[in-house]
Amino acid sequence: MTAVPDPIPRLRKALLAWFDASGRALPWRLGAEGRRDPYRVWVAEILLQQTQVARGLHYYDRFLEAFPDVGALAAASTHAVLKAWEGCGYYARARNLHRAAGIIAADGFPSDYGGWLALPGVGPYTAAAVSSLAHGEARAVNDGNVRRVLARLYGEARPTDAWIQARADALLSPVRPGAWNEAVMDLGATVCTPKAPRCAACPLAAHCAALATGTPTAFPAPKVRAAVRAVEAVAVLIGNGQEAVLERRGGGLLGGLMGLPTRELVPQETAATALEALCKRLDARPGELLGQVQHRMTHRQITLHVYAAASSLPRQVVATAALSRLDHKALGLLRTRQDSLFAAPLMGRSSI
DNA sequence: AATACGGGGTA
DNA sequence: TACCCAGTATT
Repeated sequence: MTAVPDPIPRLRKALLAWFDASGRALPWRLGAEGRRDPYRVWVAEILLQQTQVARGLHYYDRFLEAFPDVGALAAASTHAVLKAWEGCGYYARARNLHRAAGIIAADGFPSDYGGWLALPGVGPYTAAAVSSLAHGEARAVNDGNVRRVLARLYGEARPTDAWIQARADALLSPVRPGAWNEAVMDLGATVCTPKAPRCAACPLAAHCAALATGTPTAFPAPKVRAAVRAVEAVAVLIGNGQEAVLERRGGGLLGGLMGLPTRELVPQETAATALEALCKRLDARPGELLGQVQHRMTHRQITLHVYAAASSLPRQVVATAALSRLDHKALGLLRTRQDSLFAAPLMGRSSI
């Protein structure tokens, strides 16, 4: 009886060789393999949740400059952390990061998977990533890249989370767990991409069941997503583009950020009625309609009617507030109007 | 097991 | 437009 050779060691060797030659140089990959700086890795992993690396890079350096170590992060205000996170989305990440920094500043960094998992904002993926990259622990990550790479490798169109985790655990290099995790994610991000995979350049092509079917992009099947909900709201701009009345948003949506006082229209309600109710709450006097802004989020399409208003409420400096893209658009509405007022004489002068 | 939670990139 | 991104917390 000749045993069929176990393909896993060959597969590991092929991907790790590819990673050593073609892996990405990223700023959170400083230091020895398996002994990365836990602070740098942790911040990066939170920042990269549901965020593409190219985008995360834009925030990472600025964030580490503002908060060079966990002590600096713990000592900062939540609003300062949100300001550094401004525009990046999923702001609960920033709030949880700041909360966890307080815990770490008091208790020290966790030293293993379970310790990381106990921190706010750290789930199975992040705990596996940090414990493998910073502590050399043998924990297999399961993210969007891993899901796609393994679904294709094994030709599984509808992998469950448990199915992915089981395969990831079995494949994980016990010798270089951190490098293995980085390697699978790099492969998924640069070669085994969702729409146009570069199978000719893939070190796992010879092992890939999805490639053998001829339609690798059919794996995994698209996830069903919640429908986009249309939402209508009114906001008031009391002040100008530089200083305005701002409120801290509570609740889940954009929670913790500042923004123009806003009120969502209840069903059947008109913008005028909502404006009246909003101004009554603020003890403000409603003014003219400045315009509407459309803002698309993953799960909703917001139409915001922006009105001028007057009140004696204290104004805040817009530039130092942490604002969502939606509020920047609303403030931009006023800027555009001012620009057009200035633009007329300018156009008369410049006769190119 | 579903849903909420941002904003932007890619084909 | 459709689908996705180094997911987590809550319900």
